Order: sequence, then structure tokens, then C-alpha cells
Amino acid sequence: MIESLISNLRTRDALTAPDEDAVRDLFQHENRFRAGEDIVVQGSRPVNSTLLLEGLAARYRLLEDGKRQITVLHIGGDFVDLHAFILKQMDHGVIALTDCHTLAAPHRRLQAVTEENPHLTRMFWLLTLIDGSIHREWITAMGRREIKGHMAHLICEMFYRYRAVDLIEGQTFRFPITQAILADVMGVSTVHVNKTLQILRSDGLLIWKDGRVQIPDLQALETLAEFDPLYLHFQSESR
Amino acid sequence: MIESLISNLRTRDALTAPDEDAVRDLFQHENRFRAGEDIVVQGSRPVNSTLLLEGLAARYRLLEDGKRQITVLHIGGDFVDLHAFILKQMDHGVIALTDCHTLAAPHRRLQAVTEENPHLTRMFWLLTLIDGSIHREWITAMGRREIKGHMAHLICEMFYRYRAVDLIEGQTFRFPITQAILADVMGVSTVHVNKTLQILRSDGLLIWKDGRVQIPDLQALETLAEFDPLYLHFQSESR
DNA sequence: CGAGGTTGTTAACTTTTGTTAAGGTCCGAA
DNA sequence: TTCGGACCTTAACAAAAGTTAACAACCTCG
Repeated sequence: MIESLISNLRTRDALTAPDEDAVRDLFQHENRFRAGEDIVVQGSRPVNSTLLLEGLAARYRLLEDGKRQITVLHIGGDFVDLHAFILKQMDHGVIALTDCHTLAAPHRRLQAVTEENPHLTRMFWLLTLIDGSIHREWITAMGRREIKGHMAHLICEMFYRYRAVDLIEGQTFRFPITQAILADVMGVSTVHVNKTLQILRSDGLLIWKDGRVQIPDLQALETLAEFDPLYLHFQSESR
Repeated sequence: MIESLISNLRTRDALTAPDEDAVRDLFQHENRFRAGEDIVVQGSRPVNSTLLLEGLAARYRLLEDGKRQITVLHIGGDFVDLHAFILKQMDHGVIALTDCHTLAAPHRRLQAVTEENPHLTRMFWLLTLIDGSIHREWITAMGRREIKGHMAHLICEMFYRYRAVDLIEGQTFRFPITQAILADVMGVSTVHVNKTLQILRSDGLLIWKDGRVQIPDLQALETLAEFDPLYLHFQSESR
């Protein structure tokens, strides 16, 4: 639902009624993508930006030898390519990891927002900056965390992001991602992902079954991950 | 010089005379930092954004065990923390890797730009998006490139970025960075950096001496790196 | 001039991570 | 029902990368 975008924005700053109306007026047609389909093709020049309503999507780059690196995961309430409004050409692809339901925001309308509504412009700018902030955190995890910490950090991030759009049920959330995809997220081999998951499970830090993650002791997982949610910028500020 | 910022912007889109005036009016006081000093402290709430005029700076995160990861390098003409204008609180630090000379843009004035000049707002937004684009490229390099390719990719990136601000002399550029810092950029050990450099040197792909990098065969280096400069978004577009 | 620090280099050894391959489970389609 | 595919798991082995330590080159500072 579009409510998760509104909620993503409201978490970070108050929206006036006209702001909220402008957000709702932004979107035109719906789309559905099957798992495995490209939502946005690398190299293309989108004329819409895509809001993910439901499903799991990923930005990714392919190398010549077929290796794939995922650079960010997107859940409901995320724009998967808001940056394309400014960048014009996609320097990566976006793939639906599960069946996805989306809404398209024509760049023409985004342009109008930037001409008429400075506050909302800054809020959209903010959303793209949070993506960048997540990128930095991933770089840190890939470069300087041991793999257990990296995995724990990723789970913490997804927990907080799902919570922000109210998708935590109990201490669990649906996270239907295969170990092979997880390997492309973390930049390691699938075997290594598998072994790391075994360890986290046997340490009692993680229960992951049937596409659902349960965190028995969030505090312990955060400690292992050295997790600090500051980088997700959930604080409400005047922006 | 502030000219390198103007040049960074003009590469990506035409600036009107009022745009350019507004850019020049943005800045207030100068600052100088010694190598090793923090330009921006992690966790702080800057009231200015900092344009780097001269020198080499890095955004970084420290982990509890003292490990450091650098998430992006900045050269003359880059804002090192333009994103802080919107994000408000720094989720990482910025350090001067060499002596640095900077100009401060008060957030108050940036705010005025966003209220009054939609085009310039989008151009500043663009600069932060290019940072994000570089982040994604680094994630890909860290996760899925062999270390030789990673190193080659980094050198290509710096070559193109220095060229955009006219700091390439011959096929060389000043890049006074120690191998230890390079290790924090690439997320590997200093010994590994050293061995990789030896290989690139003996392959004739790189001459690196006294803080100056020479690329004898850019084409060969780009091939090794699978380098595609699209992600730096040098194309001039109507934005 | 000499002491001490920074940086780069190298080697020996350890640890982490990847590769390959095989087997198991589950599930949907023929 | 059976077949095949997707996914998970495990093991043996290979390769990549880290750690530690020693030393050399160079520079700065007293």
C-alpha cells in the first residue's frame, strides 16, 4: 500500500496535508512483476520511478563472468529507482526477488514536485540519501566485519526496516530470500552463507524457516553485529 | 578552487548565470585541516556542508576493534558532507587524508536554494546521488571482483574523477595515499594491497611512485577492471 | 649527525573463503 | 505417481587473504 511510503516519510518528518496529497497524486499506473523479472533494466532511461508496494526487490550489477552483486534490498514502501529521476540513466538493474506489486510515479510529476514543493523535494532527496547510507553500511560490513557479524548486521537492518513499515509480527518477519541470493547480497559463496547460518542458528541467535525470520534475542544479535540504527535515519527532524 | 565544483556541475548539465551566482554565494568561510584531522565528526550535526577545494579526504566508519573502512574518497570539487544538510546527523566521519583546504556552505543558505532554485536543488541532489552510485560500484568491487580487478577499478575511477576537474597531467595524477589507507578503502590487509600493487606494476599496468600514479595503458587497465564510467554520470543531461 | 617514526617490502605461517561435487528434501508438473 | 528442478546441506580440497614479524628505505626532528 502507498501507506508504507507515507509511513516511511512520516517517521522522518511531519507531512502537511498538502504534502500528503501531493504524494498520493504522484502515482499513476500499477504493475506486477513475477519473481525473477527485471523491474528496471540496467542502462535504460526510465520515465517513471517505481514504488514497491509489496514484495522483495534488489538492485544489482552483473559482471562479465556471470557473477552478480546485489547492492541494496527493497521492501514495500521503498522507491526502487527514485534516483533515476535525477540520474536519468540506470547504472544497475532492479530485479523482483519475489512477486512484486508496484506503482509508477511519472518523472513529469516528480519534476512538478521539485518545482512547487521544496519540503517534499527534500523528503524525496532524503529517501535517496538513506539508500546511500545503507550502501555505506554494507561497504563497512563487507570490508571490515567478519562474516557472522555481516550476516547479523543484515538481519538487524531488515528487522528495523520492516518494523518501520509495520511488518514485524511478534519477533518475526517474512523474508523469503534464498541462500544463493543472500550470497549475492553479502558477496560470498553460497556454501559460506549456509555454514554461517548454521552457526547463527546453533548459537540461538536466529530461527529462519520457510521464509520467515525469528530473532529470539535482538539485543544479542545487535551486539554481535555492532548494530547502530542511526544510519537508517528514523529520527523525526525538520528537514 | 570553487571552479572545480562549477566544473563538476557543468559536466552534468548547463548552469544559467543565476545558477552559477547562487553557487558562488553559497559559501562563507574557508578552513584548513592537517592530514589526519577529522573534517566532520561521526555523530555530529553539522550546520555547514563542506566543499573540498584541495586535498584528499575520506568518509569512514570505525569498528569497535579499531578496524576502519573508508566508504568513499573525495577530491577537490567534491562536497564531503552535502548529504548532512538533509540527513542532519552524520552516520560516519570524514577525515583529511592529506592537508585539506575547504569552504563552508551554511545549511541556512542551502535551505534557501531549495526554496528558491529548483534546478540547482536538483543539481545538488545529483551530486549526492553520484556518491551513492560510487558506493554501489564499490560494493560490487568488494563483493564480486578479484582483488586485482578491484584495485584496477579504483584507479580507473580516480583517473576519471581527476580528469573531470582537470587534474590529469600527461597520463598521471597526484594520488598521495598510503598502502594502509588503500587497504581501508578496499577492505583488505596492507600486505595484500602491497602484493597486488606489485603484480599490477610487474604487469605494466601501473606506475605508482612518490604519490603519483601513471597509467601506461588505460585501455588495458579498464579491461582488467571491467570499467564502465557510466556510473559517474558525466553525461550532460537536462536535469 | 643520529634516533625514531612512517611507509613499503617480504616471508612464513594460519585462517578464511571458495570450488566442486554429491546427496537430501520438497514441491509442482506431466 | 514419478520426474525434474530448486533449494539446502555437507565434505574434501584448493585458493585467497590475513597475521605476524622482520627489515629496509626514507624522512623529520632534535
